[in-house]
Amino acid sequence: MSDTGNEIQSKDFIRTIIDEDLASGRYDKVHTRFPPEPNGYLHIGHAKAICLNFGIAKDYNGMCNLRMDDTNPAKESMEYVEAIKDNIRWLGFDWEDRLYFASDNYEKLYELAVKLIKMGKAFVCDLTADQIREYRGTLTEPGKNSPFRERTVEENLDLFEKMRNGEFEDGSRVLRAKIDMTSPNLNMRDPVLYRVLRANHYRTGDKWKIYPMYDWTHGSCDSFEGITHSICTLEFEDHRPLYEWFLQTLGLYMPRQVEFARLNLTYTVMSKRKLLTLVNEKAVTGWDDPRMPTLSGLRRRGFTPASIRDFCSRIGVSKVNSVVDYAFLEFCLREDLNKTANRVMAVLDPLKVVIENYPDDLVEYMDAENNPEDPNAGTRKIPFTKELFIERDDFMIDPPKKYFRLSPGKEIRLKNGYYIKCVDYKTDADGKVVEVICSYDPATKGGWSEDGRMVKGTSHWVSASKGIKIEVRLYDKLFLKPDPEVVGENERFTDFINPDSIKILSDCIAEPSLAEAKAGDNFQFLRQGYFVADKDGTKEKPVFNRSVGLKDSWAKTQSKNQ
RNA sequence: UGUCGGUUAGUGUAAUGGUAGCACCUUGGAUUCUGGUUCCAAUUGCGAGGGUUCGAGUCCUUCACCGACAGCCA
Repeated sequence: MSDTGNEIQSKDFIRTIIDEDLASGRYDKVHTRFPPEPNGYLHIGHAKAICLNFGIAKDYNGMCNLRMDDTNPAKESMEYVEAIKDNIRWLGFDWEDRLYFASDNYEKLYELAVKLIKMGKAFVCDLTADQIREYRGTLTEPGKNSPFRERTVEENLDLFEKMRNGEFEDGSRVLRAKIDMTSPNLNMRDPVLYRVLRANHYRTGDKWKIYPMYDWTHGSCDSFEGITHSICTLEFEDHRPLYEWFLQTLGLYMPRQVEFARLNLTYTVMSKRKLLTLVNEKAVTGWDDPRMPTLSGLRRRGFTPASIRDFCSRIGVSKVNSVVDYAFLEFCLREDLNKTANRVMAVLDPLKVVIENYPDDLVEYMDAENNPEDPNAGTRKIPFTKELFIERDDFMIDPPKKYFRLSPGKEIRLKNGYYIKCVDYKTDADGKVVEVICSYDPATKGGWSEDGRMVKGTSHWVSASKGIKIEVRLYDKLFLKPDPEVVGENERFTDFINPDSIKILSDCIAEPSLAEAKAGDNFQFLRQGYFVADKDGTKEKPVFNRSVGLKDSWAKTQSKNQ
């Protein structure tokens, strides 16, 4: 997408291929498709594929279909179909009326298989799964022909029909293409087209007793839909000869398959199987847990569609296996939210401040800019009172050098409020500071002094009497290890889950305007980070998730000095 | 002892055979009513050898290393 208008992207290798295909006349249009299997939720890796397929269609004035690659009844469901559609729409893409299901083509696929049998190019095989594996040979040794390979066309036709009719046990027979058991490419060693599986399919119910395999189905569907460029991930590179064999043998229209490297991110896992494990083992609260790399999770974490699209465009496309820094994803979010998120003030770890020379019952409504990066964002009023809360981190009795915040005798600015100077403080029996007593300078209203007096520090604050209570959920990386997928002997990726990936702060105070926040609203909590209103919140107790912290150079210098 | 694909700063990604760039990260500095933003600057790179060429990241060649593939999953 070029909705930020400033992407200067050199052409990736896929677009270069498309240019060539268009120039040579191999194709006269561009038609892509995004073909998920509805057996899990979409993740950021799928977003890369979605942006690629829909993005290419848009760039070339073509179309992109959405197709459910549903050929395995055991794992698929309507819940996933709906979630997938919802996620893609949210990301900002539109398949218009072109939502297809591989399962809608089962009959057509069956007829094509019959045709293959009649051509003598497919046969019913009675070998068990184990035997098929044995006959297949190994990576370095050729396989050998199935004893059932030379059945007559008539017998194959009869057997295949009986498979369809449910006359055989699950797994007892398969239909196989007759290609070459000595091929160095294992995919060409008489691959299975159909297996007997008398399972209930989420769309076709119990109509089918046999189900087609991926290779057989995928290319055919691409062909039916008139796809020009079938873009898929690297692991299908070895399948391309088979993809082409099917279409060529049947004399069907042939799209061009192009493979690219899937996305990997540091500190996260990116396979549906592993994500399912996290959900099933309750390591997270669900597919939309804000720590999940799923689109639903990222959405709830506060990621915007624009930030994810931007990320996908910036990481580029290539055939090199690579791992992108999680920090890069965070950068893209900050980049977007800095321009779009309204600033508000919330105190996560409240410390009471009493301004001794401020009138007891006075409430002043101070003007505050909603977003300094966006002149159109407007302003709002924030109540200022004698008793306030500031961040506990913003006060120190005995501060180190270069500490610009509040400490005894020091003056700071309260953002959009007044300059205040610390005159005293109170501690409890343990020596913990419980209250800071300050004086304010009435001439600095709005946070500005006419006399040119400079203050080095500026703090955010919330009125003690007018502020509202909120719950804040601080999220961190789900895994401690940059590469949790790399495990040793006797290790599981779940061994590396970060026990502190969520910290719940239930006594935070925020300015009153936050009571109006709706789930999904993004904010910048001044000086702290970007937060998003969560669906768990109520009017009485809004809940906010931290999407990503602000860059914190002070924290950095501090940790360096330790 | 197989087939296919790959190798450019820490990370990701560019470069009709013609000065190896960009972004993130990191580090300095300037600006700032957010220790944010913005701006400036710096460090760090063509897997190795040989060849062709006036000139090679790019072409040829040898080698090394990495990844995928032996589901009736996709």
